[in-house]
Amino acid sequence: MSDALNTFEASRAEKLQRLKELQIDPWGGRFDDHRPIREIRALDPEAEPPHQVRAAGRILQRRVQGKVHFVDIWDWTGRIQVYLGQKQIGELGWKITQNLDLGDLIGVDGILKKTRTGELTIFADKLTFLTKSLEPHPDKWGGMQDIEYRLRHRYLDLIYTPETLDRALKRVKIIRTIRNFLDNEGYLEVETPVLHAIAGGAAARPFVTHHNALNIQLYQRIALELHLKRLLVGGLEKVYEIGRVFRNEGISPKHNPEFTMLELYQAYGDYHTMMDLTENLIVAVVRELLPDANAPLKLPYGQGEIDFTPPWQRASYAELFQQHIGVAMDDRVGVEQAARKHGIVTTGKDHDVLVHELFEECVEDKLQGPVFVYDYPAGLCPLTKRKRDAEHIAERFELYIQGMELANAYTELNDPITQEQTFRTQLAGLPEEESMARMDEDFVRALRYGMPPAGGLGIGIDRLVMLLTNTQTIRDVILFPLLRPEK
RNA sequence: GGAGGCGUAGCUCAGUCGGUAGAGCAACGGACUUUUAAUCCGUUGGUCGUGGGUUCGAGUCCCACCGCCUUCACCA
Repeated sequence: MSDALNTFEASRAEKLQRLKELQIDPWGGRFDDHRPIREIRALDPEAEPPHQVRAAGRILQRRVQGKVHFVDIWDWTGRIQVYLGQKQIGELGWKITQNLDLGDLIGVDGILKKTRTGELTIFADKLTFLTKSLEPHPDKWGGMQDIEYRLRHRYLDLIYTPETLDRALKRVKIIRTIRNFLDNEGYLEVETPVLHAIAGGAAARPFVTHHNALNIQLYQRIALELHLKRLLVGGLEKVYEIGRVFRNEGISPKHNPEFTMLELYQAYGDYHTMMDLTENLIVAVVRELLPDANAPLKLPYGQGEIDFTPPWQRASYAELFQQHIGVAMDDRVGVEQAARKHGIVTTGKDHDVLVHELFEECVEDKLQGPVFVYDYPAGLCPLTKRKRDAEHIAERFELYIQGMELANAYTELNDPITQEQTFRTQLAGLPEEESMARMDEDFVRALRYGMPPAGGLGIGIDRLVMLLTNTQTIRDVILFPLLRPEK
């Protein structure tokens, strides 16, 4: 602790003590019937008699003018000026006023009028102290600039960086819209386990944990897929879950170790069903974020904007491959040559692995979208049904927007015999932890009882929120992203 | 993991060629009953990320480490 901090703390602690001496509880208590500041701001300041209002909020600014203090208080709906005059506020109120600091929480009762400079103001006749802030708050003008400081003090970031609160509120709105949409479509929201004995449904390294009483190793889920499909077997024809998944991998502007996935499954559908659904779902969400129903379906992103006007482009994996790489994806010799040209190590790698490495290298960034890329090399898709007339192609699509994979969908593989084989097939060129060749016998057994043919869809909610709120880093759409602990 | 950048007061930031550590806001004292980043007068506040090294002298140069950011790798 530096001396400076001690000075700040001492000053605030001293005021805390003075409040106690005034018989004021510096930690406040119940304060009923205060109105959101946004509502108060909507009232008519010219009304006769003036509106009597009660507000509660945090002091963000103060202008002291002798026997009058002007303080700006803030709540999560807005900010308003409060006039605290020595005569108007009463003897005790004036003593409290002497001991206010920036960052304290107060409640005020008073009338709503404009000052002579036209500022909407609560002229307080009663001041209720609600909570002391013992720490100094960020600069009232400079705000918070240091990224690490913002992340480690997200509670302050919500107060002092308006965009942070705005994104948090939009995220809630986006997820609520998704739920409303799916509920209206007849989907059932379910909850499946987070702790898995086998971390299946995706290719990712899991977090490992341990259950003491059973003395077994458990994994935190890396996907929702396999349990939701078990529910299809159980006759729940349309199910979804919005849940947290955990992947023990790198952190980047597009990756957080825990993130939120939407997965949904529809019996008797296929990947084309899912394409239509995805488009309708996201368009519904975009509409909720637009100012009015007639606004064009466009949202700003980075330097440009994203046009969500349907119908979205639909392009096959093979045609994009041909277009951007210049060879057919089933041309084994051509693919190998192209891979080497791009510096990709080819020895010992499966053809489908090479194809996809090339695709990621040369095509993904260019997919500004929204564009549905469909019909993937089957080797990469062990949970996907193969095309009836082309065994090497899987009925899968991914939705790309701004070069980001946003959604991933299949016609689900419901053939237990093929499923068992693909679980056992270790693709050459993929390290074990990246492989989906993890046998889940219980899941295969479920398929053996008969899973209806189905379409399934996964959407990365965090990335969707990024795209819809013009946010460049996943850490700003997650309130508390993972940080290295302070020592 | 590789490469590059950054780390100075509570917050936001300067700090030139290596020569006594700076500003605004905040805080403290004073004036002020309609201010708007209020103003005015005065004051306090520093392990310059940490540890070494070079030097008469290091915030500044060198090395190592820590943290953050960017980028690459990784993330089917």
